[in-house]
Amino acid sequence: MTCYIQPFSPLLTPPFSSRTFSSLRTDHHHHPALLHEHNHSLPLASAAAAAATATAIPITSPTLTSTAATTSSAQPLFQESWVESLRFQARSNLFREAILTYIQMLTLAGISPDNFAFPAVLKAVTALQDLNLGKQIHAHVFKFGYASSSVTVANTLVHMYGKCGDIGDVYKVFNRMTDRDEVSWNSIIASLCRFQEWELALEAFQLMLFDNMAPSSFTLVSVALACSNFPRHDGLQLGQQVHAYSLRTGNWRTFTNNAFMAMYAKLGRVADSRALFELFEDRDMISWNTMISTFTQNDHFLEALFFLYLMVLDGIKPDGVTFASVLPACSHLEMLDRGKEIHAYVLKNTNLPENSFVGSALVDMYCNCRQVESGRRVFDGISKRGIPLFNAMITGYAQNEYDEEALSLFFQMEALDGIYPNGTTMSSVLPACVRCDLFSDQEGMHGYVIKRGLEKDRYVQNALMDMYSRMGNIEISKYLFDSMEVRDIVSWNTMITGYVNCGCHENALHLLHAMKKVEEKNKDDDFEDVNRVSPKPNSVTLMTVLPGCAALSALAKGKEIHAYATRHFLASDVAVGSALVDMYAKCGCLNLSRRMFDRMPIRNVITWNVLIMAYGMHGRGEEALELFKNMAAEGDKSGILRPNEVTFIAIFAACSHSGMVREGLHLFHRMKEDYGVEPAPDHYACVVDLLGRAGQLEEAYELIKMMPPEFDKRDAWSSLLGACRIHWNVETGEIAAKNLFQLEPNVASHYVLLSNIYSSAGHWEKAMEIRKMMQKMGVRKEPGCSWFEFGDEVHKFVAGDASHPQSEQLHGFLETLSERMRREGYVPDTSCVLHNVDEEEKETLLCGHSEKLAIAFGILNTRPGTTIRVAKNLRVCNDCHVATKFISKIVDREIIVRDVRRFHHFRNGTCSCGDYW
DNA sequence: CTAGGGTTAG
Repeated sequence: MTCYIQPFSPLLTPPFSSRTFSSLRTDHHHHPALLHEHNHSLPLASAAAAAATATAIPITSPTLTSTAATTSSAQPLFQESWVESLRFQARSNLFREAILTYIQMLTLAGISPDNFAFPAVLKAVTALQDLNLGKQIHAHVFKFGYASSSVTVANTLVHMYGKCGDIGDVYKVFNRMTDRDEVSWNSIIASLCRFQEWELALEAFQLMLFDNMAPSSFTLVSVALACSNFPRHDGLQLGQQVHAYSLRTGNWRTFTNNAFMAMYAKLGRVADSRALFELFEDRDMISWNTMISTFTQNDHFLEALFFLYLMVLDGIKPDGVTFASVLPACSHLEMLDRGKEIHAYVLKNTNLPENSFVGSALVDMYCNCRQVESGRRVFDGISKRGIPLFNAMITGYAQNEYDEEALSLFFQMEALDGIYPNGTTMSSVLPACVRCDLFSDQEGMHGYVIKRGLEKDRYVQNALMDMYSRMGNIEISKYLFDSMEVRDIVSWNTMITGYVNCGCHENALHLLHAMKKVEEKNKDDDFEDVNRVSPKPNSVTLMTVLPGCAALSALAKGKEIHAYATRHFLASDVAVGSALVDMYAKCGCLNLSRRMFDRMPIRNVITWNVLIMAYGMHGRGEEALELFKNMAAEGDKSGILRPNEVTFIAIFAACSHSGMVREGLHLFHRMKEDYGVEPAPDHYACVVDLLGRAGQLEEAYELIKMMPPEFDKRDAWSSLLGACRIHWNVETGEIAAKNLFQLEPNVASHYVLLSNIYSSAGHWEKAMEIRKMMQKMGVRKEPGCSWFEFGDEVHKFVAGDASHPQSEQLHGFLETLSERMRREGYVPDTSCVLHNVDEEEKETLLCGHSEKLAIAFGILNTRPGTTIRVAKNLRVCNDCHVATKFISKIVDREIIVRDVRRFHHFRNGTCSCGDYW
């Protein structure tokens, strides 16, 4: 450690003021204890070292007592000049020098500090954030008996603890004060704000008023900050009162206005913040920056950019904060060019390229504009990396699905830079680690979260829930969800989405119900707990739960959600609207679906795709094509709407269900040229299906052979196999199956299909072989499962499962029905039931397929004439199709069965699909 | 004593 401060350099020489000359005294005799205990002969080098490392003041160090005094007599011994020097240095931001002077004053000159010296040295300590030093000076204050005599000293102590210490220290000093002035209150309020004790800060403000102490422009700054962090309503009310007070009393300065602007910004009152900005003419750079960040914080991105322009025009030079505030606007608007312009300006005109605030904003901007590599270059250019910068980069990687990079940077930050991930880091990296195939230690990440004590972070908890549900461990997600102390809207939505994605639609609906219950309960509470986030279903909730209704054909539930959406002004949301269009269509109500579509104020590609898909599922291919043409026409008008990959999937599916081979093929050949959509493997699979269903198996097979070699052919082969089952084509079916067995040996449906093809062609032996092969591979068929909505519940029926309470009754009913059907000419089609079957399959044979059970339940439990809607997880088999036609006639009911692909609307012995499906 | 970094669900 070098002694870089010369003890008697001009800098340290006390500037002699008139006050100094007027009262020369040494003060030695006033503090004999001090002189007795401590010698004055601190070696200067170690004093400087102590000051430079800012750890301990030698006055309390035992080593001092043993050293002999040698130089003390040569020093100036005037207290005022020492203190004057100290104050000068503190004012000039020469903090280390100030501390050194303080030490020398005590040790070399033997002068005790006074009420002027303490504030000065405490200012230095505060600036250097050295709590240890601060505590020692606090001890001096006690020792020298100034604690009660000076309010100022106590105030600076409060301030020092506010910046360096903890809240307990702050309170200790504040509570012991016998006299409090305005600054005391300001200090305590500001400190409480620092500790984010917003409520306590406002309480202190009330006490201050109660104490008849008038707040100043400084007080109002802290109060505004506290208000802005209070739950919207209360904070705004109080903030407005305080602001009114400020205006009424003229108690404001530029920084007060800036603080009020910031307050309004945080409370979402952009117009108020802007009005303040425009009302007062003495704006400084902070006013401009606050204005700009008001805009970016509240999603007014274009205004943010515009005000940057105005700022520059006004001759104010933007600084790092300006850039960090305005870059998120470029990021959100994905205005890469504007962002680059700002980057260029920063590089050329400022010394900020290494500023990590600006760096984080740049990384975020580049990554949001999909320029991940550019983001990385900015990242690499910054030498002093903090967590925010790492977080920006990791988030950028994760959001662009650069999962490996996200993970590797995550591991690097601790290993190389010694920076520990925080909650933000974890919530960004968790989605990456569940997606990344090369990473398998997801549980390890959970362990790491616990090791770092981040398991209470709500964002982390939400991300973990999502991770487990994506891994298929929905039970763990639920456990985490249940163990959360505070659940926010994302927690609820994540859990609901998890259920929907795992196919547990019933649970999703139950959770929505529970969510609404909690909301109602919270509403009734007189006491509103600010920490409890009331889980009000939002647009995301609805759009995730609606597919659940659709999957279950839970029309009543869906309508209820629609009503909720309307009541809460969420139905006009494009995403929710589109989900409703989809739900109605999948519940069999094509006209409601269409009405919803027509009423939507804004539609996007998804909305259109959903409706085209809906018409397709309902076997109305012509209208689907018509819609497609309308869509293209509207797109030409607006220039925004364009058919995308999904649109073509919908179109091909529609053509396929309606047997419109020619139209489908035509569009397939034109899609790239006329609509700019490149055919993908999915499109091939759809067209194979289109051809195959129409019986053009040879053409379908040829099309697969024509697929680009790098394309994934799995879906195309399964389309072909499915078509072969419809048309009993053993030969092509074998080819398709052979390919599939190689590509996906663990998918049960391939084996089942081929075996069905064999049995329907009378090749029982071969069918058996496939069954054995399946057993050997340990592949199990997904059980057939149907749903029927009844009252408030959705009843589930599983093939071969007798757990339904009415199971016996249903089977009895089906048996009687079956006899009547036979009399009417029904012949069971057993091609899809395997002969020589194992136990499981025998049961299936006995109990019938799940859709039959659901239909029987519907007939028995609903009033005559009611339409029966059944949803099924697999395709409806031939036998059920034939049987349902008979049933619809015998019981005189409309029966709508929706399987994975499409609708069957049975009426009076016929089906809407005309037996083509 | 005043402005600023960012994350999870879709």
